Amino acid sequence: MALEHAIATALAEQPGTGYELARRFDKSIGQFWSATHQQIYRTLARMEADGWVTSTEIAQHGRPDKKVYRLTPAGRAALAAWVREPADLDVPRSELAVKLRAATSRELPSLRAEIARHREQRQLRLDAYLANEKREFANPAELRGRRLNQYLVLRGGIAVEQTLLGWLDEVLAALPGGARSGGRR
Amino acid sequence: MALEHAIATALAEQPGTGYELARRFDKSIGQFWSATHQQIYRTLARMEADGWVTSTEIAQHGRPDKKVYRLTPAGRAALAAWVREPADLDVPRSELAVKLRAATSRELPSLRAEIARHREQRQLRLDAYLANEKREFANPAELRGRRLNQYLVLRGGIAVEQTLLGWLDEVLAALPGGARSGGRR
DNA sequence: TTCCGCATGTAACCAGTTACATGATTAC
DNA sequence: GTAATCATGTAACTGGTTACATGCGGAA
Repeated sequence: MALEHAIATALAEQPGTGYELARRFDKSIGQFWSATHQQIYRTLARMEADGWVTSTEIAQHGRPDKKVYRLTPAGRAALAAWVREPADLDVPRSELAVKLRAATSRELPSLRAEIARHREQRQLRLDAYLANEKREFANPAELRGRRLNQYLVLRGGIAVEQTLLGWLDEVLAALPGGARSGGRR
Repeated sequence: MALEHAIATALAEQPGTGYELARRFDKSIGQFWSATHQQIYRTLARMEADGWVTSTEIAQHGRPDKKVYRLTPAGRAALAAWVREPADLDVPRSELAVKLRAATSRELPSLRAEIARHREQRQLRLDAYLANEKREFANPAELRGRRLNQYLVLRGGIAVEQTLLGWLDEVLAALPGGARSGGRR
């Protein structure tokens, strides 16, 4: 119950096409909410029917026409009203944690490899966030308004990734089969 | 695509009824995967049709009959095969982060209150995890096998909750309107 | 010539949520 | 009497995923 709000948030920051929103979701917004392009097109159509957004069709040479979506005052008001509502604590979902809990000694070797792979991917993600922080928010003490909020969300993403990296290291160190803990079974 | 695996994991640790599984999901397993009782009953029926579990009906006096589900060897094998498959990095979803990003100065007061509420709830959750750690895993260095895995998952939950608490504090400190930063608009 | 990026969508399916229904026992 | 706990389920709906479809321009 929040994809339309996530899209409205993105459009409040800047108008854009469905395609372009999908890419924004892959990057910055995807840090805390994700959506595929199909979902986004479907939701944009509903939002337009509800009067939250309007679209302007723009013809292009060589490329398909595109529709630029803009948040309407009604959409902005609906977004503000939603922000004022309480939010549930989000349910954490970790497939890797389920696998860890389900693993017996026979699955441990492949699980170790998978954990190492997750570690790499999280490191990449963290590096991207840190680069972003450096590039976009050089002077955090002076941030205000929307920019400050964006920065704080990014800080959350960084903190969580760092924690998860640390946890993955702890798991690799504690599970048998690492380094020099020999002895099969 | 993993609820049946989460249920199988729970049943591998110990057989149980649908009702009882729902409560386990609310507690320990809910730390990284959640499900309502309707979802669980529905999925158990499918798992039984697929031969992953068997059920024994137990008549009770005064209370409705209950069905105790047990993982079959086939279910156990399917679970092990699934553990060996790679897992996607899970998509983080944070409604609160979307709200923070969407908030303008007009919504800040209610958002601050909401963040404080989340802080409290996370603190409660962390306290519960820490109590659990103390009670169930007094001697972590000696853990092996399934118990070690359970412990490591719990450690992950603790680390994430601590990080999020720290983040919420950072947000409250950075947003205007806190303590002594007066001056409206 | 093959792949990637731009740009939009339909259709079918699967998973998750919410509401409703039943009914006895036990504790307050 | 009122609410909570035990125990199972149906039905309708909403949201998310996967597969398929189209087609041009530019780069390798």
